[in-house]
Amino acid sequence: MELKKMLSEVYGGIFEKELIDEISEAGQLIEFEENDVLIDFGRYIKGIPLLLKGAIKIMREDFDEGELLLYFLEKGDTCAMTMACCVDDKRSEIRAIAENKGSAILIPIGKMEDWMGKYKSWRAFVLQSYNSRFNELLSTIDNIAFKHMDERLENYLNEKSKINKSKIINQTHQEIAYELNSSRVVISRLLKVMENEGKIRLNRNNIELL
DNA sequence: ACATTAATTGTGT
DNA sequence: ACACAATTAATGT
Repeated sequence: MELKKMLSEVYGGIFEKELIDEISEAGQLIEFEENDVLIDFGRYIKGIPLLLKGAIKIMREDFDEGELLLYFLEKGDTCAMTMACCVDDKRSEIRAIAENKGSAILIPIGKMEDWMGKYKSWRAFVLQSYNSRFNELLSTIDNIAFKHMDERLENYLNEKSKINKSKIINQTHQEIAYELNSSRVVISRLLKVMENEGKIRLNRNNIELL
């Protein structure tokens, strides 16, 4: 079966075979396109997604209608927020948007608890996942609290390029400003400075890292 | 091909 | 932050 093969490729090293079997049995494959909204604020969670392909960005809504990018998820990751939510049957505190097209497998909530007791590797995966999300969060908090916009912007560009495996970023200044919860003018100015420093090249609708 | 508009980016206060 | 200028892309005629 195609699904099991994909699962093995990404998670084969970490889950035992029986668990992979169970996942491919119970899980539901979902495909998504760039900019699809996978999870939105206030929605109940249907299941836990295991990312197979592509990347997802996790956003947080601010008090006054701003948005802020928290972190990216890549293949092999899962959303810790989701897990916390469905244990408690609470609504989502975050919004997940597909960064590029890809696929994930959706695990029903009930299974997740079953496997916690049944499979050591699953338990470890969940804990480890929590841990790495937590660390990611810490570092973005550092960024916001202690670093200035120019550094945040640079981090953002680097992450973007890593995740899309491309030196070229197709986004307007406006969109970038939105994700960093800043204003377009500020981003434009900082980008201009970076261009003068020879770090990037500015074109219309795309930025090239050098 | 040309004019008009909208969207994106640049700059000064 | 705001206002406006300059540049480029999109659309209609």
